[in-house]
Amino acid sequence: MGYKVKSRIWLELDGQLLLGPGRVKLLRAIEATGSLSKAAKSLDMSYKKAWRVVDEVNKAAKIPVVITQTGGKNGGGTVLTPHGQEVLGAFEQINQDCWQYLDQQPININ
Amino acid sequence: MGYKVKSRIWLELDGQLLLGPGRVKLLRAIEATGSLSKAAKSLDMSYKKAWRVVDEVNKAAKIPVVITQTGGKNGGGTVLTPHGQEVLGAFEQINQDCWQYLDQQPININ
DNA sequence: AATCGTTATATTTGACAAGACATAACGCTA
DNA sequence: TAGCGTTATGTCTTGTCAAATATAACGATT
Repeated sequence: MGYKVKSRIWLELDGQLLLGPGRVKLLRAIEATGSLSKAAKSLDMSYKKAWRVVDEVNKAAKIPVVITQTGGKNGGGTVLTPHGQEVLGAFEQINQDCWQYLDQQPININ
Repeated sequence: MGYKVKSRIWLELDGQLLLGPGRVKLLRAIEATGSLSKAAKSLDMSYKKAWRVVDEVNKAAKIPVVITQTGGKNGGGTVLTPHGQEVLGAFEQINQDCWQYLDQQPININ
């Protein structure tokens, strides 16, 4: 197999973590299910951890990324905002570009 | 300040971790001091953790990266091999390139 | 053989993160 | 107003990893 370079990127806003791979994964699951609890379950993650992640994302973002509604029709739910879609898309684009870039770098070891 | 993408890369050999930022930092300190215990102290790291890191690096590498000598003149010591120098140099080069690449990527968020 | 500074390694302790569990709050619906 | 499914949050336990502590092994030097 030989050498391979791997990477992990994250997006900061004003010096603090906004999005990393784990957060993106959860947010995509929220997008797919419309519910924080269902998203957590689908990722085999505790609800509390998922809630904490969403809370941290919302605190780090200046424009809301997700909106949670408690109570109401079907008990509530959680949805991505258009801005959230945009930020997630930008992250995934850059992440993919970074992987591609690293894959085509020569590894200079004899 | 706005958005900034940060990254962390690591180098795998045959699917297992060989070098990451922390390992490289320790190995450079070993290079500078010629001693595992001095390197650990200079990084404010416990000797045991440093020893474990070196042990893992040596197990992951097929060609030795560091050589430890126990006992003998001055009690022993730890030095990088030429191959170790080469691998560290390659890692740092790719890491720097990756940072530069990410810094010049446009972040597409309104 | 005694000393010295280093590497090697086991055992215990402690700190922090994660998880389990319980329960409250919310607001539509019937 | 009672019920439902969801979000919100506190508390306690557990698991994991790092740190602290202690000690052995090593081999040149004297």
